[in-house]
Amino acid sequence: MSKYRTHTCNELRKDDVDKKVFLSGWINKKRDHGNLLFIDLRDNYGVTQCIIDKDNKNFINLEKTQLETVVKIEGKVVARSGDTVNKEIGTGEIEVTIDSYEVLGSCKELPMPVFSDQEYAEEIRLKYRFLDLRRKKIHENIILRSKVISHIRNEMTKLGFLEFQTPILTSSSPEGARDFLVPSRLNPGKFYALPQAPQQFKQLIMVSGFDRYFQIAPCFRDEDARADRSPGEFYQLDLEMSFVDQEDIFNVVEKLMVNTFKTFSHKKLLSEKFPRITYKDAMLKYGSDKPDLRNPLIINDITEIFTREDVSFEIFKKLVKSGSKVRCVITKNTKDKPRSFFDNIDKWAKEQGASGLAYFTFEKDPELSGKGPIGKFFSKEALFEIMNLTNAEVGDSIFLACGKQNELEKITSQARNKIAEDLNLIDEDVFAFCWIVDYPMFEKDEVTNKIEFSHNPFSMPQGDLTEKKLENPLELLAYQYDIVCNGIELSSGAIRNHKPELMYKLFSLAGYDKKQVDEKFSGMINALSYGAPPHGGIAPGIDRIVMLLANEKNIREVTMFPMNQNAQDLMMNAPSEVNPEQLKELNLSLKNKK
RNA sequence: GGGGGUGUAGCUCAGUUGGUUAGAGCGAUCGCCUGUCACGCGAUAGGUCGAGGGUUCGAGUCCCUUCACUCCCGCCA
Repeated sequence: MSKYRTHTCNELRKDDVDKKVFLSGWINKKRDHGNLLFIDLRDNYGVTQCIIDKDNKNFINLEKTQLETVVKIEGKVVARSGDTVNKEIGTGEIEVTIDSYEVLGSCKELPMPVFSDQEYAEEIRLKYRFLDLRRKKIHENIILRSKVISHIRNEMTKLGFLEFQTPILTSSSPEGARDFLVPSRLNPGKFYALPQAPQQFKQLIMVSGFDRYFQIAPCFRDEDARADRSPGEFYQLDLEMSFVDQEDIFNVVEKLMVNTFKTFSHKKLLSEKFPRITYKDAMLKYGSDKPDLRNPLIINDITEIFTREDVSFEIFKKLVKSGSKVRCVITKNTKDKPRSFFDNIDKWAKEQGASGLAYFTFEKDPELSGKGPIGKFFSKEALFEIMNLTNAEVGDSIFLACGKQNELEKITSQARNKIAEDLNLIDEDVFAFCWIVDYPMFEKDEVTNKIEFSHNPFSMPQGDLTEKKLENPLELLAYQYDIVCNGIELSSGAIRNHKPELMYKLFSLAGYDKKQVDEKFSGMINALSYGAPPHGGIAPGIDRIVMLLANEKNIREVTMFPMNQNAQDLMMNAPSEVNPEQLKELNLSLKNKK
């Protein structure tokens, strides 16, 4: 028996009445009636009401003890009378009458209350994270995270995957995000980089013949934060398999995701077989490669309408002539929505930096007509053709935007979300997964006009790669895929290119010569030359999975010790200055601060 | 790097058109209270209104600058 407790604070029930017990925990809440004192004692497992009255010599001192003091209580379990039972807590049918107590850890005046469902400023929560983490919601989130990770480990092991660790100090790679660098003492002037992902290592594990690998892998990227993106570091379920094609990966991961989400959430899955959407389709229909499929709205291209004689909306017609496109979102049965609904969306679009969203409603009274600011510019026949192209019906409304393709994708994608939100079209009780497939291998940088890898340079291109096909690199698709859930990118993966000759060719298209490839990817390219199996993998983001399961909008709610938006740890004071000796050892000197 | 929001007591917030000595709840301290579970009642302490500058007879409130936090854009193979 523990010297501190016979039971946890969520253990005692009616059957335990009359037992002498020790409980240890934090004073969650006191209710002081002057001659009678209730204490809610809290630990990781729950809360037990303890009670003491003025006849006990300890009463006076206990009455004055601060909340969040850690105490050991010795007492007896008694049943509560019917009207004093608390159904909210597991131990609500009993209470513990206190005989004596001992302070195990005293507590200063609290900078933030632990017992409260109030929202606190992020700054104080992060500075006193150890207090914040005592609070119910986030405490449970962190426990959920632990359970999800254990579950995934078990499942992966059952599926025959082996868990390996890969180096944290590694080399900087030229593609991808900004690296975190670590100076090398033994190699003056040289730097390690923290891995953005164990990408090359996991491929080397396959080349080493281990067949199936996984790891709950820390990844480090020095990029700016978002609500769903921690600055600095995050975790991936990194996995890789040999002798597989795309289908084999999809099978394994789809099962794992369905299993995990069913185990840890009561929300429905929109589809257990994840729909597959090509990158091209996604960009057209949703304006994004991470569409929220809970949102029923779909984007249509109706550029051709603006080449018709019987359409007189000259602004758009002129733009279309000079190469712009027109895309639209249809909202069902919105003819009776107030003018303010439409104008708000137009105003919102202007705030997003677009030139606004034109709109009108399809009406029939008795002739088909467009009602709204620009409705009059379309003939009956043109309206009919739009309805044809977009599956719109009388009573529906249409929001239109005109511009260059990438501007259009951006604004229509945002508009799709905004309108669905305004019309309350999103079912919050659903997880909608999909695969995004057939990513292009390369894309053109708009500023430099250079051809660059659009995703991962190690991905296998699709199809027979004759010299002719390589002449049009922008047409090349890759065996590259993402999992998206509720509009959040959960993972990306690929079948890898395991053929060094092909690798050199692809890198040369992106402007790297053989020598550069040999230098930058020496480990990889060398290994692929000594008998590499076909292989592929994926890396679902652990933090985002837990965020979805915990129903949180912010990744810090499922991260134990997160940094703030400026990548500072307010509790540990990181990053911090170092002393001159340390710098000297590392052969570093600092420029004078401005 | 850019745009939006926020910043008032230890914590969460209110503060009207610029007008007397800046308020409330929780927490703290003190007192009363034997069945509460957000216990109740009374009192006390607690303020560089983020900082600096300006306009004004007068600024928490208006203007400028700046800082912090946050959301978004850029960025994130």
